[in-house]
Amino acid sequence: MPELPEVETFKRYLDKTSLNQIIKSIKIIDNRVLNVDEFDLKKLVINNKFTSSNRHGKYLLVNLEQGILIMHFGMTGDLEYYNKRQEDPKYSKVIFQFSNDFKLAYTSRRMFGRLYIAKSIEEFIESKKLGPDAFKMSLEEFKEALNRRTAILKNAMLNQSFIAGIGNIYSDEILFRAKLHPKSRLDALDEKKVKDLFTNIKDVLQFGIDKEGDLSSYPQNFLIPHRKKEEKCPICKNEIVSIDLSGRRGYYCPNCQVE
DNA sequence: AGCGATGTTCGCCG
DNA sequence: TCGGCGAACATCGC
Repeated sequence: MPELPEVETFKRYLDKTSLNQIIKSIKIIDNRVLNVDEFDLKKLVINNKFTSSNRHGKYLLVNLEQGILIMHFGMTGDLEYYNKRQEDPKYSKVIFQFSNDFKLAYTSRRMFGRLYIAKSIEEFIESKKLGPDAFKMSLEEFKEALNRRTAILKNAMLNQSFIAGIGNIYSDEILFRAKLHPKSRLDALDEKKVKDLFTNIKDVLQFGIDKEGDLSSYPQNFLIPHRKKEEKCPICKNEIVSIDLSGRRGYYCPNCQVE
């Protein structure tokens, strides 16, 4: 499920369930999700603890005494904490077993998730060239990220080097609420629109976090329940249309969101 | 049965 | 260098 609100939900879940317990063992079910040497991963994790975590964009960075374990979830990743007597969840790829008889499973159905390790947050962010976190950034950081960029809005929002954390679904919602056309150019935004876009980014992500990333029960006045063919705009009742940009499909209201 | 999907990366081209 | 585009990755649910 993971865009920023979902990953924030995973972070809180991990913090609540899995911190400060000795990790007895780690079971690697499919090493295709590892972007790290298996031996290095085991060395970092076994007989150590998760001490705290951070989130940057769609990445969850878990601190251990000797380094950081980074989880990325691709399109279908999840975390599940459960008693060892229970069956391992479907699509489990890596399982951490704690000394208290509980386990934490990192799952990935489509195999797009990856695990990394790094020495510091800064090093990792630099290696991935990530922009500021979309939820934590200040207006000044946002303006800085905008600086001299010319890309069209939808592509920019999906570009993690611009700002980190927004994906296809939330970018549609943000542009809908800001009444901006997905193909409008960044450099065409005046001061007021920049500020308005910033506010909408924060509001949409905050709402998503409050919803714990559950997209299934959004109010009808959001675009999210209408991201499909033959839906009507909740504001003007015009037909919602789709647009393909760089391999992603976005949805918008051609009446409310003008170029 | 085929199509599309909440992501990232890379190569090509302007 | 930047930015748009499309393919590739892999799998399953509708």
